[in-house]
Amino acid sequence: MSGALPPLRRGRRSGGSDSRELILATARRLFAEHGFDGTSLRQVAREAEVDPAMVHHFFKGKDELFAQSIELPADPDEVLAGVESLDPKQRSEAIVRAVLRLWEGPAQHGLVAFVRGTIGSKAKTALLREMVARTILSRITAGLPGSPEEARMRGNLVATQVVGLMLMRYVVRLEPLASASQDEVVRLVAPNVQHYLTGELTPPK
Amino acid sequence: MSGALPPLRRGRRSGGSDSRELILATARRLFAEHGFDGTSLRQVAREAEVDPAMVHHFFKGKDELFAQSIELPADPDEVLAGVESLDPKQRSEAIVRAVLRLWEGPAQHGLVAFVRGTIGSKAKTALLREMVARTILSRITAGLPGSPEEARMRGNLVATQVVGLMLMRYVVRLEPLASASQDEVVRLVAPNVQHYLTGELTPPK
DNA sequence: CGATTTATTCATCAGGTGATGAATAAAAGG
DNA sequence: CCTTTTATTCATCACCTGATGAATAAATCG
Repeated sequence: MSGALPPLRRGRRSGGSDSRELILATARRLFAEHGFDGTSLRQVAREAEVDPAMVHHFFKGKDELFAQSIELPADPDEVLAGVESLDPKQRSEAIVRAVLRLWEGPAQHGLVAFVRGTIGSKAKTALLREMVARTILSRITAGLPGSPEEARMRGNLVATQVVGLMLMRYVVRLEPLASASQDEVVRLVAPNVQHYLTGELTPPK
Repeated sequence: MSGALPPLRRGRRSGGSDSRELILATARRLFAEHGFDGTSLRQVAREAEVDPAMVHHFFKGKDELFAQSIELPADPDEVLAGVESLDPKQRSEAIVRAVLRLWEGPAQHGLVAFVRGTIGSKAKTALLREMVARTILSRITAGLPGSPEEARMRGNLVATQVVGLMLMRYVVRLEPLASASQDEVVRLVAPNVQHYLTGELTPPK
C-alpha cells in the first residue's frame, strides 16, 4: 500500500500567470536598491515567489535580466526631443525639465539601478562614458557657437551640474533639495546650466 | 624509511616583511577599480602574493580591510581648513581648489573606492548622506546670510555641482574635462559655485 | 637560554552563486 | 484528440565567497 504520493507541485499552474512581469518588477526594485552585484538571482526569485530556475527560463542569465529590467531611459531621442532645435540661449530650462521629468517618471527605479550598477564597476563606467558622450552631450551641444573643443567642454560642464543634481536629488536624497518642487529646482539650477551653455567662460579678471 | 618530507613553507619568513602594507595597498587599488562587492579577499591575497588567511590575521574581516584601506579623506577639518573663516563672497574658489587638491593627491584611490563602494549600496548611501550633511555642508554654509533653510538649500546646490564635478572628472573621466588643468577647472566652475553660495537664487523674472 | 608573541601557511567549513537538464503539468495549435 | 509549446519545479554542478582553527617557523622578550 504505497500511500498517495505527496502531490508534486511541479508543472504549469492553472490559469494565466504573469511570472515574467513579476520577476522583472522585482528585479527592477532590487537592482535599484542594492545594485547589480548586491542582487542575486535567487533573491529575486525568492521575493517574486518563484523558483530560481524560472529566471533562467525567461532570461538567458543575470546580465540579460539586468538589461531588461532597466530598459534604458527610453531613448535619448524621446527624452531630449526638441532640445536640439531650441535656441541655445533658452536650452537650459528645457534640459533641466527633461531630466526632472525623466527621473520622476516610471523609469526612476531603473535609473537608480543603472547608476548604482554602473558607477560601481570600472568596466561599466567606460561604457557609460561613451554612451553619455555620444548620445547625450552631442545633442545638448549641437549648434553652440565657438570651436568644437569649446563646445565639448561646455557639454562636460553641463554634465557635471546635471549629473550632480540627479545624484544628490534622486540617489543620495539630500534634503531639502530632494523634496523641492520641480519648478523650484528648475529656477535654482537652470541659470547655472545656462551659464555653461552660452555664458562667458573666461571672464576678464 | 619515510623519505624527507617536502619542506613545508609554513611559518614566519626570515627577515622583516611588510605584508600588512602590501595587503593594504593592493586592497586600496582593487577596491578603487572594482568596488567593494566586486573585490574578494582572495583576489586581494592573490595579487599581494600572500595567503588569504593573512588577510584575516591582520584585519578582522572584509569590512575592516575596506575601512582601513580607504582611510577617509583625511578629516574634513584639514581639507576645508580656513574655508569657514573666509568671506562667503570669496569662498567658492577655495572650495573648488580644496576638492581638486584632495582628489589629485594620494587619497585618490581611496576616494574612488569610497564613491564606488558607497553609491552601489542603499545602506551605505544613507551613511554618506548623513556624513556629507553634517561634516561638509555645515562648514561650507557657515555664516551665509538668510534663513537656515535657505543656507541648507544653498549647501545642497553647491553639493550638486561639486559632486558632479568629482564624478565626471575623476570617476567617469569625461574628456576634455578630465585633462584640464586645475586652474582651468577653477576658472570654469567656481563662478557657478559662487552663485549658489551668495548669488540671487530667485531672480525677478 | 627559554617562553611568548607574531607571521605564515594549510586544510577545511558552511553557505551562497549562477547555471543546467530532466521531470511534470497545463495551455495552445493543428 | 493528439502534439507541441510553454510554464513550473527539483535536483544537482562546479565554483567562489568569507571565515576558522590548527600547525609551523621566525622574531621578540625576559
